[in-house]
Amino acid sequence: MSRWEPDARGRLLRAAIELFTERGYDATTAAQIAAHAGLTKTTLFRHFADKREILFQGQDVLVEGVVSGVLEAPALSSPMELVRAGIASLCASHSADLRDVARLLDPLLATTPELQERATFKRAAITEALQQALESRLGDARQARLLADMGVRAYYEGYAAWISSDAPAAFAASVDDELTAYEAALRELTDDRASVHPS
Amino acid sequence: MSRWEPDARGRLLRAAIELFTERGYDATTAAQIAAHAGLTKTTLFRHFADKREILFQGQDVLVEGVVSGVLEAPALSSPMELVRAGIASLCASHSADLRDVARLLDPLLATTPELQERATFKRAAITEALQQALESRLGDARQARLLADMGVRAYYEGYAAWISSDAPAAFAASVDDELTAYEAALRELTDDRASVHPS
DNA sequence: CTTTTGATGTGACTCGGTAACGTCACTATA
DNA sequence: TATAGTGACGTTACCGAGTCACATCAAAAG
Repeated sequence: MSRWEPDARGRLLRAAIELFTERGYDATTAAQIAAHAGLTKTTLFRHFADKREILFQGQDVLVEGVVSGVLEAPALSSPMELVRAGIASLCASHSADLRDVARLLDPLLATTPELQERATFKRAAITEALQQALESRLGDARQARLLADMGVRAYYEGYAAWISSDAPAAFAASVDDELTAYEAALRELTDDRASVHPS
Repeated sequence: MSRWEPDARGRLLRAAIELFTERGYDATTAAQIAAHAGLTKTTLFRHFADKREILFQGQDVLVEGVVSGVLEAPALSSPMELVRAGIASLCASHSADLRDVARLLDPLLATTPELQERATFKRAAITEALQQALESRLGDARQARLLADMGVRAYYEGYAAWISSDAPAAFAASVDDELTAYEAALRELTDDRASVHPS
């Protein structure tokens, strides 16, 4: 038996979710989270750069995932196939308990601007990584940017739909459906570009 | 003569830029900024919700600007014309000294992650506002989202190009050029969708 | 058996941000 | 003109996030 309980980061995450849900983010101090996980404030900040980061641990994996997905796609892939490869790899980068954790996490993020800001920043990091990977394969920076925005949007909305749905279909499938819908919207956009719209 | 020097917010902004540039963001305390503007820390936080917000004051105007631009566009506007109207109105919402301030501000943002996070959040707020305005005119949420991303990208890159260029052309023109380029990229994207690309 | 390692604890500190309370020129109204 | 607000500001005290130097002690390494 080791000197300390294992998985300090995981314990801190669970403690944070529990206390934030009970008392709210602002009303919960870092010391309380640490104590609830059987640790001290100093140790908490040795594991996480700041209080918010407890809830966003492991996002680096997602950035790596999306990039490798694009870079390792078949040589003769169309732009859309590259996006699909990146987003599929992104979905596959999540841990198995994603759904359980996310259903606890999402309500928290909705209540606290401070957490939304961090979530937005993480999303931007993924978008930026996807954009660069796509650009390296496509050569065109603007196309890469448009596709990156589209891919990440599909990912986040497929994610949201998957979390809130009662029937737990496959995560990747939910995202891929969304991606298909966006592809169609994109096509309509350029087809319709000469026509006018009612207000 | 009034009791206090006027334009406390402006003085705080100038003080913050000056001190951040000299010593760096982290090495500058809120009290130092306040003192440099002839005020106290408490008064600083009466004007701004937090330290970062000193540099991002007045962004609410931009959100209102982009929304009104879309909503007040002619009744028979195409999707792209709606985006153009929104982005043009966004550009027009800036104060006249934008260029001078931005050239001091941009290097600061580049050095401090904390500030980039706030900048990203502000950008997301503009994107969200544009998306909702577009959706209310277009009816299609996905098209609105794709167009909002595209418009905001063009805006930020036109902005960056305008700031860094020596010949100060019109801001709105720089952004509009970028928008045109994105429109072309979008069209190529759907035209090319059946073709393959070299890796 | 001795040394080293590394995750943790302790205590003290700085700084961001809040809140209660006081000050005083300006303004409005009687 | 007297008097009662009003509002921007200062003073003081406080809490919590985050940092740092230093100590601890089981386990691994030698």
